Amino acid sequence: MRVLEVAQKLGITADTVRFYTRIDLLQPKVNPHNRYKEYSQSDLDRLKFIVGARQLGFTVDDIKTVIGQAQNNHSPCPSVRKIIEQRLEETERQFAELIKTRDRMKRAIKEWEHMDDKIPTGSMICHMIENFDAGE
Amino acid sequence: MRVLEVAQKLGITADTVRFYTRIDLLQPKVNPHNRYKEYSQSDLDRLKFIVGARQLGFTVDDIKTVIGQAQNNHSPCPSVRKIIEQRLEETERQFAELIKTRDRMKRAIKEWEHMDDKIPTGSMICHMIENFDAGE
DNA sequence: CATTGACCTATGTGTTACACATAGGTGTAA
DNA sequence: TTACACCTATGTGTAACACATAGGTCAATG
Repeated sequence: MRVLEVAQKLGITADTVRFYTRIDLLQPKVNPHNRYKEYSQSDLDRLKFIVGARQLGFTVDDIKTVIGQAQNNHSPCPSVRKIIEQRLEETERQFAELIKTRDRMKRAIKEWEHMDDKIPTGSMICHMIENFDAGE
Repeated sequence: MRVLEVAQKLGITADTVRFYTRIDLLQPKVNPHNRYKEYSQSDLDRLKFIVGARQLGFTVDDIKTVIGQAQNNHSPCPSVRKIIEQRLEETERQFAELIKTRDRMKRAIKEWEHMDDKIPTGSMICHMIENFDAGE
């Protein structure tokens, strides 16, 4: 299979597959005639694993680590459990930050409904932003 | 004021201030003796605006646009209203994605509690990930 | 006055996970 | 065989900073 075919089978872009190939997460054979990559079933299996891990919040580096352990015949499961706990904590932090930003945005939009536009004066750029109280 | 001082006044890092300076959002005077940047009060005012806009989800490019309008004596307020609406939509999308990922992660952790670690076999890397159903 | 040492600075490079641009290859139909 | 739509590999761009490094500052020593 060529790059587009495997990409479409997993619902990702060809560029993403090329990226994983470039960083050696995938090692397809290369057709010496035209340098096109040829992906096998086991490449596809590995790609499925990569996509699954990404959907669980694993970074590409995490995935490299896990695959490395598997290749040395060590069970990657303990690492997998640790990693997902860490990534979940980070996700919770991002989540809290995102809520804060979202609420600030909504509040700004509401408050600005009752405000007029103004021409900049001196070092004032936009009074709506400059007078907004972000809180904390 | 030097870079660290203005950074601390606004609760951001010196590197962040240097970054804004490098992309010309700030234009402090340069001491010709040692090339150190010297930030004035109006640089500080502008930096306050930048930080406020970032907290409202504006990108650095958005901020460049807005400042450009203000410098041409146009009211940036109409753009500001449009931009924040767009950024809010994007934030809502990120938010939905983040919740999906977080819930997948939590579900995986729960399901994996009852599963044993395994040694990789064939093209199987980690059965916990490979057998997890991400949904959709 | 010279020196030490803690701390600060500017500049160059690294980060993450891809997306985009471009030059060239493929393959089917006319 | 020539079009022509579509595909490929490779190089570069993206966002918003953080980090590494070589060198400058400055107050306290000797």
